[in-house]
This record gives sequence, structure tokens and C-alpha cells, in this order.
Amino acid sequence: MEENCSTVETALEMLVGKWKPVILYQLFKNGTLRFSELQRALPGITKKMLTAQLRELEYHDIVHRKIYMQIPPKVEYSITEYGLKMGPLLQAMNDWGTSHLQHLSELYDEDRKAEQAEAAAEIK
Amino acid sequence: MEENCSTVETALEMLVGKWKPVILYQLFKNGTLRFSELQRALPGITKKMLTAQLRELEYHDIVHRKIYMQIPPKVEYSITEYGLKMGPLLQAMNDWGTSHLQHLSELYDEDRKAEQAEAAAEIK
DNA sequence: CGGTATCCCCGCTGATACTG
DNA sequence: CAGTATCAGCGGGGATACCG
Repeated sequence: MEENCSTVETALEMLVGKWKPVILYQLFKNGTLRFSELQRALPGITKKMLTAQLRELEYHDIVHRKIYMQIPPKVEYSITEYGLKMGPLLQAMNDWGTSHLQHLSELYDEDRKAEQAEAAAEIK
Repeated sequence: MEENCSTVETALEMLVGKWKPVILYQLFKNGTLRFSELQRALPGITKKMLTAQLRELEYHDIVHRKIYMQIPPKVEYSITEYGLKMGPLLQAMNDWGTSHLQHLSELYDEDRKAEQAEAAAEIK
């Protein structure tokens, strides 16, 4: 287990932010999306936040921003070639997250049983 | 790429927090540590934060808290058996983080070259 | 359409002091 | 030793309005 944790923190940096996972999910799924399409796909996000999160992803070379010089403006976002390499990591996090939700719900069920046993004992 | 992003967010939840990665790093490396040993290993952390982050990890069944009923008090923290299963994920994040730092520094170098070329052009 | 610019709130984090 | 309690600050995130 030879991880220097600063690198883990590096990996976290570009996933952290309330909307980054969902943005990546949408772009991975749909390939290329316009700004307004992303906004519609992310209910509740404001333009400000969408812009901010996209700029961070762009800075990290995960997302590409293509501007069409025209009126009305048109901007398309997509995962960069380099960004595609994040796929396996996202998949690994997804897998772990899935099984963890399972694990937590099992823990929760045990607690429920314990509470029920406790309640039953109290009735006596 | 069939990830529902909520599971990715689940995975993020227990890594998020200013100190969680370092805490896990220490516990993975050293196996078992007392509260004060952890505090010494994490320069700048307050007792309050250390306690809070440990409690969250404990809630997620990643970290085990063993209390010795004695005076003065003694409490030891360690990775749970379940928590050990996070090892591969942490390793994956570490690997990706490592190569990403490399990638970013390459991007930075290109920017430097571009700036130098720009400066050279300006001299003419 | 695809953004900035402002203002504001709340929750994470920290500093400090106290306690069993 | 291993915490809790309390107060304070700062910044991520949101609502709204304006702009090229």
C-alpha cells in the first residue's frame, strides 16, 4: 500500500464540486453537449455553477470547450481524449460506491433488528 | 460506461473532508494508532476535526474505534476488515492522481514554451 | 445563447477553552 | 488522554440581474 496520499487528493480535486460527477456522467453518456443542453440535463444548476465547474474540468484537460463563432452563440462541451482515461477510475468508484450502498443498507437493517429486539424486550 | 453517478458521489462522500485521505493513509500504513498518535501524525489538525472525521469514517464502517476502559483514557483506531476493501480503490485513485500530476506539469511546460515564443515574437 | 457581476447565506473548518 | 463546547471566519454554492 504505497500510496502517498497527496496523489489521492489530486484525484479528488477534479471530482469535488457539487456538480462535477453529474456533468461527467452526462458528457460520457452523450459525447457532446451544448451549454444549454447540459443545463437542461442538470435540474437546479445555475449558469454560474455550470460555467465554474466546466472551467475547472477544462483546466484539468478533462473537458474540451468548442466555440462556434456565430450569432446566436454556440458552445459545445465534450470529454477530451485524455479525459477518457478517467473512465476506468470512474468505473472503479462507481463499483465501489454501488457495493458500499449495499453494505450500508445491510448495516442499517441490523440496526433496525436490534432496535426491534430492544423494543420487544422493553414490552416485558 | 454504465455508471449511475450517484454511486460515484457515494464513493466521494467518505473521501471528502479535508483530512480523510491523510487519516486513511496513516491507518493503512501503520495499522493501529491512538488518537494522540494520529494527531501528531497530522500536523495542524485540531481534536475537533480529527474526532469529526474519524466519526464519519466509523459511521461508514471504514474505521474501527476501540476504547480501553481505563484512566487515563486510551482509544485506538484501525481500518476495519470491510475498510480494507477500499485499498484497491485508493490505489487506483493514487495511480491516476500520480499520472495526472505528470500530465498537468506537461501542460504547464507547454504553456511556458508558448509564453516564451510569444515574448520572443514581441521583441521583434 | 452563453455567459458575467453582485449579493447573500450557511456549513465546513479552525481557535480556544473546558471536562471526565 | 481523549475528547466536547463555544465562538468566529471564510468560501462554496445559490438567486437574481445584466451583457455581447
